[in-house]
Amino acid sequence: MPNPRSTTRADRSTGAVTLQRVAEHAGVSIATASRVLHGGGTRTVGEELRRRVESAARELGYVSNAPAQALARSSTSVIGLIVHDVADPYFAAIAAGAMRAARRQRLMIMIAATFRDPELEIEYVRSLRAQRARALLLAGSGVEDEALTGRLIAELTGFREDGGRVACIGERGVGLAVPLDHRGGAARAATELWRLGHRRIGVVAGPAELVTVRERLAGARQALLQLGGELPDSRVVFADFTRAGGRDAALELLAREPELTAVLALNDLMASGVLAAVRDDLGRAVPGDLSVVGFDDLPFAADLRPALTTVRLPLEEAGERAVQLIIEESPGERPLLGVSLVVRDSTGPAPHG
Amino acid sequence: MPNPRSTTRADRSTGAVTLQRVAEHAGVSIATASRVLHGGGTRTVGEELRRRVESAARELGYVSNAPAQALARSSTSVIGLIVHDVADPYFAAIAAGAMRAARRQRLMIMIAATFRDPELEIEYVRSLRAQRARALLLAGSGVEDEALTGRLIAELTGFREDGGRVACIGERGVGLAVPLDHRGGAARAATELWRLGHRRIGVVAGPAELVTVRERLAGARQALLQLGGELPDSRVVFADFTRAGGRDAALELLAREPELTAVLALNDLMASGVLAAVRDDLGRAVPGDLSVVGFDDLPFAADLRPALTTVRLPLEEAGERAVQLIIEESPGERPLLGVSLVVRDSTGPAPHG
DNA sequence: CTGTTAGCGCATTCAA
DNA sequence: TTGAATGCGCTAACAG
Repeated sequence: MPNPRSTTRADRSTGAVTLQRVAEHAGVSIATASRVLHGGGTRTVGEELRRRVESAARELGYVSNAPAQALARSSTSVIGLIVHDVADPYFAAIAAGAMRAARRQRLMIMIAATFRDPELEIEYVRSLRAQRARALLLAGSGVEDEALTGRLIAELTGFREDGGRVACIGERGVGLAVPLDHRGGAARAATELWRLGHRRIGVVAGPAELVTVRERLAGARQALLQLGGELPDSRVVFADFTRAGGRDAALELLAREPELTAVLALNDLMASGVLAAVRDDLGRAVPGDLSVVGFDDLPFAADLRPALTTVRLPLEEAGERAVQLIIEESPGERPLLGVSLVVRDSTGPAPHG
Repeated sequence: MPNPRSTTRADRSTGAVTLQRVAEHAGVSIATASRVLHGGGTRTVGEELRRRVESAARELGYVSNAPAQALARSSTSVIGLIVHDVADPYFAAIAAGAMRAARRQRLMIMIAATFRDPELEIEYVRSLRAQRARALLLAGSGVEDEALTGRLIAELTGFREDGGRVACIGERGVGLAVPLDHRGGAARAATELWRLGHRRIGVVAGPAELVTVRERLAGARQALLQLGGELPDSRVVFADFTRAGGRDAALELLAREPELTAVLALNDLMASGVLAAVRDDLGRAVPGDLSVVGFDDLPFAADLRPALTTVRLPLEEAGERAVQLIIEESPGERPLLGVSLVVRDSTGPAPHG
């Protein structure tokens, strides 16, 4: 016997509750049972039989078998979501938006966390392909590495050729994109600082290989250049996209360029580290001595002291938008999600001198 | 023809790449192909054939079909994780721990967010049963509602009878439990306040129906009683487990009992709201006029001003522990995960008066 | 409106 | 070691 479950007919009474058993119990064919239990809206089954099937299912405690359905229909109702780290509020926000939208479509979300390892990302795309996910959502930024990116794209392309859909938060050169205006946001931040009189501005940046970091940096630099200022490499320090990274980077930056009057941190996590470094390690006042701007507008930004001025990114919306894109027949128009600058208390006029 | 994919034999060259096709390409039987591609460690296939199958798979770009495997083996490699809200750092931490552990076992995690709706929670347990998840992890607190809890337990029991495993963060009366010492933590917090001289202590609590809230409240009350103090109902205000909830509750509590010298918030989110209310709305100093203690020790707690004194809960560890429990053959010993009080700047001696 | 039936892709038993 | 054959639970023609 291939399967211990199906030894004799008598044995079946103990086995799992299948559609087959429900059908028998209701005295109908398995096709009819399938139609009432799984058939989409089109109710093509008589009232009487429908009732019988439904109560049989209830009595037996029938639970449908998604893998079997997937095999038969060759399509599932799961969406794969790949993030760097669920504990990072940035990704948590995207995930929350995605799950909200998924629920409306009765889709389930399978999350994979790469912990920032591009190899793992590729591996997960493969797993999700194996799961026959209906679509894949890449939430994180890509890296600037041809080989890695190439392998990822190949995997993604294979997935699409098999009928899967792909959406990315930010541009990744494959699938539908939910663009986030990193450049514009950084430009806004830099411009605001300039407007406040700051002329010597530094940047605390995340990992240099992340496309997101490059974009934000480019946006800030370009804005400053246009305004007649500058952003030399000496005023940029790269570190981890974390609180500790921000703290270390701020210390290094300010040691190297003590005359800076403002610092733009490329995400809020780093900004909180910058604030801590300036206040606790350097004993300088924000925004009195130094203005600080963050990026993302994560929930805790308003609770920092001073409350953080930061670039707001519509992360939840992006997550929702991504799954909408994925399930839509025709993607249609998809306006750029707007970024905005949220001015709070960590920025002020440049000190004269 | 039942399926458009399998019209003629010639047509198959266009169809999906299946094990069958890999086998043909390699000139072996499908059984052999299965053994080399999916067979666990036990390599019972000759070197030559193994090599042929592997290269055939690579050339054809074979990706295994998890639903088909699931059907054939009647077992999957997915774990369902049910949380209230992924964007809540409390759950994000648990999820991160769970994903870390899952990765070690090459298991995938399917996350469902209930948005605090018990009905939805039941619905998701059912979906995850349908997915034939190998195990279920309930991360959130249960509610004190017999009917709802009964239905949930019934669903969970059915799952277990079908061979699924269940683990809960906190006690929920079913499956393996990863106990979190809410009572002990609250007692620690209350005791510390008492030690600092506080005698009139209030509590800003989350939703009264949550078991977690009841436990924490009970722990605080019991500790105070033992110390010779008290915690009358008039000094407890219930609200949402959010920043806004904390703010509103603090305002109400302090209006009602103006002579309080300390407030225990039952989670950090609420504590941040309390801090904001006391500082911005009431213009009182923390900890000068009023001490504030939080609960959970979420990442942002140290960045609040004043830095929040709070009860640390090992959330990531709990998430890891839960999936370990689930995959282990024999659960073995599982020591209570320790809670501790992290004393920072939001607590100080009670003002005399 | 209902039943019959042929697969979906794979694991596994049994024989060879 | 290897292959042939069977069934996992369900869907979707197709026939009636």
